[in-house]
Amino acid sequence: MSQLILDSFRKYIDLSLEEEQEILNRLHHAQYKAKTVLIKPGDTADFSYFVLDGILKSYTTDANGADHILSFATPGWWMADMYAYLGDNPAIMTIDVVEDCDVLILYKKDVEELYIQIPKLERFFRILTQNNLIANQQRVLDKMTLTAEERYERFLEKFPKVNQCLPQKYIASYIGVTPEFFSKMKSRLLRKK
Amino acid sequence: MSQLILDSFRKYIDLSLEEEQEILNRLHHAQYKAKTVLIKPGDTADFSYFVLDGILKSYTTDANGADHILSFATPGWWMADMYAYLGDNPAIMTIDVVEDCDVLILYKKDVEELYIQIPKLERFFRILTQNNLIANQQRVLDKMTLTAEERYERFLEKFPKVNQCLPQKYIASYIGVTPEFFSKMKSRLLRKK
DNA sequence: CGTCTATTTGAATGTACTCAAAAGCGGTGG
DNA sequence: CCACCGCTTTTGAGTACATTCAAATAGACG
Repeated sequence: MSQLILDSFRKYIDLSLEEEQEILNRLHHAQYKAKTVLIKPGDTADFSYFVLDGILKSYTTDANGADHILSFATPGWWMADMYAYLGDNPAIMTIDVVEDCDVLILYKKDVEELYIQIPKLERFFRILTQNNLIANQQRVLDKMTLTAEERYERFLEKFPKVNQCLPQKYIASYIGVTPEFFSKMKSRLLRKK
Repeated sequence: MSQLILDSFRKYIDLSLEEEQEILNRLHHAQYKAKTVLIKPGDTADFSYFVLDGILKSYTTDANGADHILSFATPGWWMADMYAYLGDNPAIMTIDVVEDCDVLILYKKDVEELYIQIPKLERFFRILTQNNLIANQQRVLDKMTLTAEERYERFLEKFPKVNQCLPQKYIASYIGVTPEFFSKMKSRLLRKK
């Protein structure tokens, strides 16, 4: 069960068996049903999720009540309200469950303590954050330079499996168009081929 | 001269005089005239800039030859092609000089060595990267939820001083509209007040 | 002062949105 | 097992925000 998260660490740092155990001791396992809201704006969100199974999504709701999805998390991915987590602020995002999930929860205070016990963990989360930053920079530019169709292609590359099991209004929200427009775009794409 | 960068470090970590000296020894000072291209796509970009004076910008050029600005760097800010720097890839961005500048250059290999000598430096760059990540996540959402006018307001909050001295086509490019539209939008804003 | 670039203005166009309504699909209870 | 309910997806018409192209004007710099 914890194999997935240990593999995740091993990708960037080497850990001894004792160190692995130290980390595992800090993790809390939890299971949630689809549609459960895990974090909503204003909540304390001083922890992050590591997804073992299922899918989470994070999003903001605008003045008109429309949701805008910032990210999905599938098995092997981390999910947090970074603004809340890193800056010790109340949450600004909603995080909820798209498909019944199995997650590990890691509190910030535990991470801070682990940084002292296992300094190379700092390296791990630095690299994770860096990769996340690069992806977000690219997404900013994608939104400026690409059409909705091209952004959809990018989405398919990034989340190849997810495509089949996600309601397409979530995909529309992620690439930044309305569900109606996305539907029309998709049928246009099919007619082309 | 190096006061600005030492202050930058002190904001998140404490350094001894020896440690400060270790870092200063690795920094290379350089000056460039406006319009100098520092990095262009395909270049090796295994270093980052710390701006002491002047302004830099980073951008990509799309298929139609239009530029899209990812970021500006004013005194006290860092600038790099993160994709190239972190992933050891050829540059994908152009970085050039908006206003005559004074910069410090720090090579990745030196940073890696400094991480070993001064492990808390890892903390510093982790925090810097985290803040940058949060800003980019917000920008993704801003582009999805806000109108051009509102994004312009956000820009003015983030870069209050820069507004006067930047050609407005750069501001247009940063918020993601054409210079023509930006001009019309601005005159509309003036008429309102 | 002349040249080059940036900005403004206008008209036509396009991409994506809103609103409304119909069709499809999935789960639940009778 | 089927009928119904709620939610998602599709389709269409009208609209809005932003772009493109073109031309005129204004500014900056040598």
